[in-house]
Amino acid sequence: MVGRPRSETSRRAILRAALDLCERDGYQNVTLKGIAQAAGTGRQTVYRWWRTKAEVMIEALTAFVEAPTGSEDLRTFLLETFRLSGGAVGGVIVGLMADAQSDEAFAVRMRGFIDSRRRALHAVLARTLSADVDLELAVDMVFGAMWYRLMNRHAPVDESLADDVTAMLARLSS
Amino acid sequence: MVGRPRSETSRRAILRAALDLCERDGYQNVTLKGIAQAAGTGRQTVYRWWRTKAEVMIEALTAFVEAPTGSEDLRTFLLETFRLSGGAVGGVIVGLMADAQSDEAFAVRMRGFIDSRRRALHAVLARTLSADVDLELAVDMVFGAMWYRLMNRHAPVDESLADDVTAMLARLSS
Amino acid sequence: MVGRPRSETSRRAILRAALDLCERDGYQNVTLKGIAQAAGTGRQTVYRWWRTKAEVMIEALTAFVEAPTGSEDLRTFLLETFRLSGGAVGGVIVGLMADAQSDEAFAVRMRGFIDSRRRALHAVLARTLSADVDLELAVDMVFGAMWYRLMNRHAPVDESLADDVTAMLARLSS
Amino acid sequence: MVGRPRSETSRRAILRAALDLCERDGYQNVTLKGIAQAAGTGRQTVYRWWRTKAEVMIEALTAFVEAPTGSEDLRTFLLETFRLSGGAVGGVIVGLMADAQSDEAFAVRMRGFIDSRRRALHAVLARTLSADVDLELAVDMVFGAMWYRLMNRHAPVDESLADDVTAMLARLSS
DNA sequence: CATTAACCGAGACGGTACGTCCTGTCTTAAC
DNA sequence: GTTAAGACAGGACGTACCGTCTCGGTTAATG
Repeated sequence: MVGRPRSETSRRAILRAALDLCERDGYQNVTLKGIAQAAGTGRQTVYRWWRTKAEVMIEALTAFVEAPTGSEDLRTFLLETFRLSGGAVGGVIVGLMADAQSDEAFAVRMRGFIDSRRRALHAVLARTLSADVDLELAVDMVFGAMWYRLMNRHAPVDESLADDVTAMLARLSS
Repeated sequence: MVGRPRSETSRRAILRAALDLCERDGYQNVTLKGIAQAAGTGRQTVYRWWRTKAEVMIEALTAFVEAPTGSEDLRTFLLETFRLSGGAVGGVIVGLMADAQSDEAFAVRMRGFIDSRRRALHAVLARTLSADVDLELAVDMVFGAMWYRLMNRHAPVDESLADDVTAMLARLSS
Repeated sequence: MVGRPRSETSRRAILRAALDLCERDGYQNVTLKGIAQAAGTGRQTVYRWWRTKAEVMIEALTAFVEAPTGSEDLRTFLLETFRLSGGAVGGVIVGLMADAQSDEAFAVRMRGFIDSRRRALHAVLARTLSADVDLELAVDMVFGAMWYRLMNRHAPVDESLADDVTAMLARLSS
Repeated sequence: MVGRPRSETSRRAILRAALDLCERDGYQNVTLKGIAQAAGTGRQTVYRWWRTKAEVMIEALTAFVEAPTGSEDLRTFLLETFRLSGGAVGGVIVGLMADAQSDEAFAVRMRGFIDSRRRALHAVLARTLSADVDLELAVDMVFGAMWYRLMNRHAPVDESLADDVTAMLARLSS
């Protein structure tokens, strides 16, 4: 038999509440209880479909945030990427990373999320850099710089970073 | 009057227990209660000297981990740095970063910790790269790559990363 | 149109499961969810026909347990009654009584159940005791002794109780 | 070492709240959560000292309700006993009995509580009835009648019951 | 060398989130 | 229109940790 179908309304309310609370209180201070409450849903409804706060958040990110595809030129790609990672998203993904440290099952899931972004940047760099550059490392350094600034906040992740990184990479192919 | 002096034994037992538990259970799963218990100390003794788990951890890191000074050549510096950040320390600093996201007071403290490492790398790169390279961005990209791998673990932070980064930077000055 | 008729199979399965679970886990630990599951029936099917666990139980009792009629002599009546009230039934009716304490609607229903037994004993005692004995009180004391032992279990509800009560009542008419 | 001593204030507030809520909502509808809340105490403080709602209630009864001693004459003893068992106490002890059905450990504890009352009545009856009456059974029938009425509420537990029981017992010794 | 004040361990305090279970209702497709 | 299935909002369960507090007991510099 079939049973009552899953409520799409509740699902979206939960994902939306997750991001909203994250923006308001910071990832660490968001609780599943709080998400359920804010979404006007029962706590069990959250637990039925997600195991942890991190699972909710990662689905919320994929649901509400569309990533660059890798078909743009380098500077455009970086601009788009950096714009997205500012705001709430940056805080969320840093928190997710922290949770992934102590939950290997989730770390794998997280890696999948990250890899799709890596592949996109990889595609862009493959078209941009000369053939003898270590593309994997280049990806690590570009995204690394972004993450590093997102976390430590010693400098902004903005247009000028996109320019500077583009310029730096240009030197590699000269 | 002066009263009983602080017990150095307890202090060291707490810092030691903090790192040990972190290695065993992961930063997220360590509790102040657990640290006090493992250190054979009262809970209040921890709270008397530190405000949060993060404060304990960051002091534990500075107490037990001596960092490269920046007087070495680039490859040696990176080797030493990457060796340190592997093992337990990597997990700890990622956890600390996560906590810093939602505690600005602690974020400032954390930034101080990070900046000392940045200055050291900056000094090394200043001696290594040609004068027209954006050193700050270079620091971001090198440490960024390290952090990015520490968090996402799609690739190790090891000797070969040190080699590859050294080679990549060499291209910038050619 | 009339639609699908009520499933007698489900009804009996539910009542049977109710008593079985009661015997296995004790009245307090039985849940409507558990009953439905054990009966292989949907949960709504239970709620459609009964309001509460107590309603199910009381119907299960009346469906599967046939009581003495009051046409026997005193000792036989007591023997039969006490035999019935041992086993699972005792536990069930004590649980029902407890539920009745906080649900007056159900308490009324329960009283009807109890009263039928009271009338039967009353009939027997009317034939047995001399005319000037307070029969209502006598019923209270006889059934009371039984209930008291069922609940507190300081002594069994068995043949020797039937004998002793019979003897005690005999003294009242001497 | 010693640690902070138990708070007598909290203990009394919890026991008091337990009885009050019982009187207001009925034993079945009282929750440990509700007791803690009403007592202005943390939930863990209840769990620290009692395993279940039943344990709290039975201690509340012994703390706030002083029982007849058995030194009175029969009618006085019964009056006192029945007066006590009216009101909230009756509902409480019926609920306790129900819980005891599915928790043997607690049933033992409950039996101890009941036995002290039985011994008192036994002492009274020993002075009142002629020597050849089965005292244990007499206790069962007297307390049984009381319990039976408390639970089923087909008749009150009051002064007239005390009179009637006294009269009934008098016939046994004639 | 006694006083004394800050330290220490232990552990209870009021709170809050956890993850689980059950309640009573609702919504499907199947019969 | 009843059925089995199962999701829904809600709320209590018992546990764990938080950060605070209150104990008795322990140091060492001060007076």
